[in-house]
Amino acid sequence: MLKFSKKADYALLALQYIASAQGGGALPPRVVNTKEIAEEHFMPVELLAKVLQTLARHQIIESHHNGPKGGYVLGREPKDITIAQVLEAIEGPLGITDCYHEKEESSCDQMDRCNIRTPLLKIQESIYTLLNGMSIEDMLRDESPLIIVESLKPQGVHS
Amino acid sequence: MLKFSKKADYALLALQYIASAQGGGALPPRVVNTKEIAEEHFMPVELLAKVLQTLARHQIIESHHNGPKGGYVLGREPKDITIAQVLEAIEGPLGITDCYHEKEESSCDQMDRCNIRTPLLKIQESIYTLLNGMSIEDMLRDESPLIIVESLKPQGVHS
DNA sequence: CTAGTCAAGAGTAATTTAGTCGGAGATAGA
DNA sequence: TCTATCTCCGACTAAATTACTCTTGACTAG
Ligand code: SF4
Ligand code: SF4
Repeated sequence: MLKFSKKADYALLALQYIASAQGGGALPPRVVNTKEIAEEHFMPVELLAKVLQTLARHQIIESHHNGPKGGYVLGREPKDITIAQVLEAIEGPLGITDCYHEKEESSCDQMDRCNIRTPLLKIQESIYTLLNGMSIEDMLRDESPLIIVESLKPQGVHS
Repeated sequence: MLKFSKKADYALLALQYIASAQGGGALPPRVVNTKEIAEEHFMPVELLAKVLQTLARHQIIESHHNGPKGGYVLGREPKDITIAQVLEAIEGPLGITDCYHEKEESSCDQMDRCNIRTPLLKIQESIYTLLNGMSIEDMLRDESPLIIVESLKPQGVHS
């Protein structure tokens, strides 16, 4: 189906939390640790730990002083962390179909003669754009961002 | 992850096939059976059978003369069958998160205090619109439809 | 030195998806 | 009438993915 995994959900939740924890632009960002986030959101600590580690590996967050008082901090500005990036960090390259990009490594046998592929790739691309259009910063606002999806048929008036 | 299931893929493939089999507007539409489609696309007959049955139950296709020479025909015009409809028929109501619509029956414990929910619902809605914007007819064209996704931030200049 | 923390990988359990089987009903054509 | 071919349905098994756990190690503030 078309659903986020729990890990993805956890990741976004955690990022939102970390981001909000380190306020607007206050220079000394607060360092927040795994346990804190996990307890706040009732998620299994061990699992969240893995998720955060993955995010750290992708430089989306950074770990600070690796001992007591240690924890994580955003790796870049909230507005520069898009949902698409988070998802890809957690679940690898996201593809609606088995035949992701133009490259070979996809599994489907037919590919070339598949009449359905091109349209689906379009959709995939659109979804990606969509996901890349919302950032952590957007999620911080009470009023969530306005996303307009416009779908034009080929014969569309749009020239 | 964010991927179509095989069944969904099969469904779309089959629909594309059925649609193309019954030509443009020729009134006596050709009846095509499960086996034919399955062999054409190297998919397990039994499984495709189930998929088609499901589609039939949702009136997306219709079964004709239930014996030899029997098979399926589109239930309505290709342009009136959207990808979203097909997906929902196959996999039930599609939701990016565990907390689909405003209703209760979602599983997540937090919900109300979740800071991440509203934005995600927006995204979900956008994806739905997107998926609802492409029809089987669109997939029939060699040149697939043009889909434009425009993502505007709240403070966007666009007024 | 030690308690608290991140890092990494292997291992297990739960859930979902994919695919199979067997039996029932319908009907076109011989 | 009989039979081969097809849809229909539900239960079943198998495979794959996802969710979660455990263990071990390394680092460091106090
Ligand atoms: S069937 Fe067509 S679309 Fe589905 S995976 Fe194979 S190639 Fe891509
Ligand atoms: S966490 Fe927030 S977003 Fe994710 S499911 Fe629960 S409520 Fe919906």
